[in-house]
Amino acid sequence: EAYSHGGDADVRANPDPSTCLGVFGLSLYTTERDLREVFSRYGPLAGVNVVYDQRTGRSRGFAFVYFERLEDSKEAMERANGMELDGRRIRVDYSITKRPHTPTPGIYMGRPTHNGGGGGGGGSSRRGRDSYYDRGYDRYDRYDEYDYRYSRRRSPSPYYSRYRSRSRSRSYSPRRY
DNA sequence: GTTGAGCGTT
Repeated sequence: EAYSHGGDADVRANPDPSTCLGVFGLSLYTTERDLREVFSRYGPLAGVNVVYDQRTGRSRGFAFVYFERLEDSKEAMERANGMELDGRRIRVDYSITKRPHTPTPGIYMGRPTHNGGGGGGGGSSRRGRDSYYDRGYDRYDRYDEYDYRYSRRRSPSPYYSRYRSRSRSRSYSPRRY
């Protein structure tokens, strides 16, 4: 009964244990590699994802760390929370969200702007928050529920041509001395 | 090295 009604505030204060940890309060200069080094102490990782600002390309100061095993993520959560990293005291918690938001679904999700007339241009009927489509496709975050590690490509994606596997060249920046 | 708090659409 303690937190069963699923209110947002409760979920935030008390996220369920998960293999996905949110790491907050990072230095802008902490990289995914750094986080890997730290968090892989507690067990094998499935992924690390620093969130970058889309405009500036810089870190937004938080990240998500995916563990393979729940027991490891639990330990990491407890041991790494409050740890100092790159001069910052970081906060580690089970992530509320599991995955980045689903990109544009490809179909229009907004409310029909049907105003019966021709002038549909202005459209400034959006008061207050002007977040993405009024966050209209948050409903697609149900994808978050499923663990991508278990996903298999069941049908060949048109975006992956088997003839693409030639340019394997990674762009590792060579060290300059 | 532009803080703070911040749960993600490269």
